[in-house]
Amino acid sequence: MKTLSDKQSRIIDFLHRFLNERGYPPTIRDIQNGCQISSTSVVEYNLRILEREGHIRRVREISRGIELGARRVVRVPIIGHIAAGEPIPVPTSDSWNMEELESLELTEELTRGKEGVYALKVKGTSMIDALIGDGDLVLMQQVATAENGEMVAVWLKREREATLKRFYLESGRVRLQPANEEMAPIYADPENVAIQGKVIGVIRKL
Amino acid sequence: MKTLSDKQSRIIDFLHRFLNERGYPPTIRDIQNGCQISSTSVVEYNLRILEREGHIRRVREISRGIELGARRVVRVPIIGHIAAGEPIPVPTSDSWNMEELESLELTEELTRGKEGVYALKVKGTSMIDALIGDGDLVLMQQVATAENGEMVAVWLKREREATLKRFYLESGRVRLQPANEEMAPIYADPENVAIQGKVIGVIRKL
DNA sequence: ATTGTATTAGAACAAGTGTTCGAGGAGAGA
DNA sequence: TCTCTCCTCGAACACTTGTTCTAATACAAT
Repeated sequence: MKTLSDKQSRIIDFLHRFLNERGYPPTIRDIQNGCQISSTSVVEYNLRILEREGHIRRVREISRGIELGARRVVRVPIIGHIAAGEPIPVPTSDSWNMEELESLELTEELTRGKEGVYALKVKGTSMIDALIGDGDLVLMQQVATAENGEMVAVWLKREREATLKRFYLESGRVRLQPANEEMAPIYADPENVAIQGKVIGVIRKL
Repeated sequence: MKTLSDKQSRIIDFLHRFLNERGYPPTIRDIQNGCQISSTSVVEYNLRILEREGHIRRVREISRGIELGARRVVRVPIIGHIAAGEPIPVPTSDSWNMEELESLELTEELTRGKEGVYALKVKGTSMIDALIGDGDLVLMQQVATAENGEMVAVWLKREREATLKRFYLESGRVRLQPANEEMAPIYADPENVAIQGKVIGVIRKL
């Protein structure tokens, strides 16, 4: 990738600022004014280069048809809370009905493009062994089964307990390993373990 | 806020999808086709209502001049890592020079519009008492001083130790309280405490 | 029936906007 | 000097797009 000319990095910079401030991309003439460029064709010329070099993507013939990078924003519903003695909420078809529901806006940097992502708010300190505290938000992905080593939300039927642990299926039993490695694992009967979702992230706002 | 008509929620929905998929807002005619609406003036009519009700913001006379909600995306630089025995990196003027630096794209939902936000990657398990594990990302805000009760990154000069704790200035001494309330606080001489930044969030990707 | 409000239809205008083109300048290398 | 490439200039064209206007329909309240 060649090094950007002064004018080109000014354009990229302006693109970021404009998009951030206004919510929609600039026109060629916006760029012209914003970057003190003398002619629209000079802008066009440089945009062509920036596109060739992969810095931006353009949709031709369309006003403001400029994108830069993947700035996808995803709306994730907070479908409930997770606490020691309560069952873990599982997404149902109507819990995706955002409009009313509390929700979280995240970049795909965090959801990593996964489908069926939702969030749970942690109540209480019962998940401390997973390095998760009161008020933290747990990012979950809807899954049917889990791979060994993945962090999952499990419901222990017999104990009527909800917890977040790393999941390992060993010969005939399930090992649930706390994230805090200094703590001892729990062993459980596979029948007793209901996997409610995969944990793909934790967010703590202070 | 009145309840949205069917057509209106279809429009809001379409707006979200279009913006998410293409990176720029739709034209009125895009909306017309996308929502099976018969005339541009019907779209105009409903957009006017949506604007009045505060669901969207429009910039008149400008193509694709539609914004919905604050979907501001912020680029946060990861300026270094934080580990037990190492000094905590502090942002310098040139560490904001994103282009080369590793960085994180977040919504303002997480930075909450704060200025001077940066991130540090945690190495090792020394911050476990703050419920922060290896590989976690700590969102920091550049500050000169801290209020009582805020979570701060401190450098204990004498002990040559970096840690994240809640900060309390008590008569003549500083109390540093681990986030995990079961653990005992540390008391330190104010002279020995260098506040490197305020912790505004934690992000864990799994 | 009458009035009024909310909504829709279709068309047309004017400004916004991407694109193109020919001509020209600046600098590097032969 | 000649030539080549990279870059600039200004204007013009044609399509895109926001806006507006008039007429028409639906439906409830008076």
